[in-house]
Amino acid sequence: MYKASDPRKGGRPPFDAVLMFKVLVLQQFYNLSDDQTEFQIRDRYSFCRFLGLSPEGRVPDAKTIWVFRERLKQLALTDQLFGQVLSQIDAAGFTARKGQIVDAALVPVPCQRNRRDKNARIKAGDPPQEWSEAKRRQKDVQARWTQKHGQSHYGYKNHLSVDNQHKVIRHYAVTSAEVHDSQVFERLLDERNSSGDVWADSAYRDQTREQALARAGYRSHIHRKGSRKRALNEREQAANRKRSKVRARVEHIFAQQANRLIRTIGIARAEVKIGMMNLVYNMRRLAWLTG
DNA sequence: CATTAATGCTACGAGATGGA
DNA sequence: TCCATCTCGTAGCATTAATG
Repeated sequence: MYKASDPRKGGRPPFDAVLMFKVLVLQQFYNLSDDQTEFQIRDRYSFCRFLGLSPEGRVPDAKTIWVFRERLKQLALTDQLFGQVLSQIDAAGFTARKGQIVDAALVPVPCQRNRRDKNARIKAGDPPQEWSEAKRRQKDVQARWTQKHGQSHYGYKNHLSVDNQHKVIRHYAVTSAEVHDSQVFERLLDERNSSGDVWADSAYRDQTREQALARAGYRSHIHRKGSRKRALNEREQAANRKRSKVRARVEHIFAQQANRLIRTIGIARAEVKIGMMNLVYNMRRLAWLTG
């Protein structure tokens, strides 16, 4: 799937694609910048051994890593890589079971320091033309602010579904942070789960969705929300507490990897980074499951 | 020599730091 | 508190290296 050129024509041979993929895995695992990754590969024996390189030999340059990630973006290969890991997890016997949990994690990026008028124009989809080309490519015009629990967050959102048995990420979707969780719910549903149970917090609650889920054979455990007109009664509250118990067991797993700042600029690159984040999470999960 | 990818160079943004 | 300056990081073009 990753083959750019015709080897008969000659040209400088690239680093092995599998090697480069492993570099990205290391980078994500230890949360390193491109330059740090290059440095640490040279510096750490364990990295070299994992990659099958010798520290005296040639090691991919920071830019080579960047260019490789850029290639993944252009060819839209992140999803395929994620899928490959997923099918290996399935093959190891950890197929999706006992229902699924849908949730979203915020992925912060460095806050923009724009003036108010510029921000208004960016939000309207009209980024300032007076910025020089060099400046424009350093400005993220796709990240957005959002509120959660009374706090402001800036960046993107990693929407995902996890199976309840193994806590493996089965589907994910990346949007800017302002997109409401509820808007991508259907894309995340995993129809291959052996159980039709679905848990989610009250942000996803919606009358037509409940009906659609039931028609499709799912059993919804989405939290009920109270309204100003009518608070939840005793029985509904008890049901919500029961649902929370299932969701609480994934929250702390996300906590360890969520809220990790990424520094890429634009949503396309954020997608690659977040895809790798989810992929590496699944790899760790598989390692934990196999002991 | 043509071709391809690795790497060098440079511009730039954001956050940290430290002095006035 | 303000702001100059330093550090770290990304982006993209220019240049160089390695192949048939």
